[in-house]
Amino acid sequence: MKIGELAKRTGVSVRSLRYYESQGLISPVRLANGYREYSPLAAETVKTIKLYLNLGLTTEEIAGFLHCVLKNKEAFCAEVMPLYESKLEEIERQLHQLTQIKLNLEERMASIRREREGSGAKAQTKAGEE
Amino acid sequence: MKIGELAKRTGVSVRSLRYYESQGLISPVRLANGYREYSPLAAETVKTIKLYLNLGLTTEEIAGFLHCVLKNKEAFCAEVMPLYESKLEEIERQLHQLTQIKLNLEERMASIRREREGSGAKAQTKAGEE
DNA sequence: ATAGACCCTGACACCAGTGTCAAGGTCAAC
DNA sequence: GTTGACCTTGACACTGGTGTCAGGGTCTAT
Repeated sequence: MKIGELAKRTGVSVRSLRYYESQGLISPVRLANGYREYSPLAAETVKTIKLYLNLGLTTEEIAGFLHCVLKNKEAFCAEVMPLYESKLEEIERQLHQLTQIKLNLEERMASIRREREGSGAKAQTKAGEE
Repeated sequence: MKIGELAKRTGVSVRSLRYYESQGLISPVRLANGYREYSPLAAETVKTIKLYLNLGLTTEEIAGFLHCVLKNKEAFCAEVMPLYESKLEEIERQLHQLTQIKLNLEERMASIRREREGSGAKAQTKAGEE
């Protein structure tokens, strides 16, 4: 199957398929005319790539274990678990940071509302002071 | 005061101060030799900018109301509240997305652990399936 | 007058995946 | 033999604040 066909089947753009290839994630054979020819299994591969991208992994990280998980159960691939762990930590750091921002935002919004109701009585809360 | 001095006082890099200027946030006067000359009040302004950046606002958004909040109480500036509201929504969207990713990650990690303990008995959970 | 600290502008790099355009080759059908 | 759909590579844009370098000007103190 050619690249347009694969794009249609997987819902991934032609541009992205070529990008995945440049990152070493897929390796279609080339026809005599230079066209990429994908095996029918490629659709599964692409869906797997999408899955890992959705987990927040980068193409580079995926490249490190994709070969293994395509042939084995994921649990068999030793590279995966440490990657998941560090990714989880990263996500948690981001969650913490976002939550902090959210709290500060809400505090400032509440402060403004108080000030408006109180007819400008209280002093301005000048900072969230991280 | 010149830019290096302001950088020292505020903890913001010279590079960033120039960037803020290019975004219309600060407007130092220029000396005959082309050097930027900042008023003593500039340090306060820069700290205010930092504050809003830490709330997740962009320089462009800050530019829209900075002038007002430097002269008035924040509650007086009508532009601020809607901005906070939409920013809060954005943050909440991101929180939701990150939380979803986190759950998927944890589920996959748990699945791998089960598989390893169970000596490869159960089938591979092939996807988080968004 | 020269060293050294400070200032200037302009530009590239980063993250990382995707959109999009240009300029051109291939192929099937009419 | 020409149209039109599909393929190729290469390149720039985007997000957005910051680091960093190049190449050069200014000022102060010795």
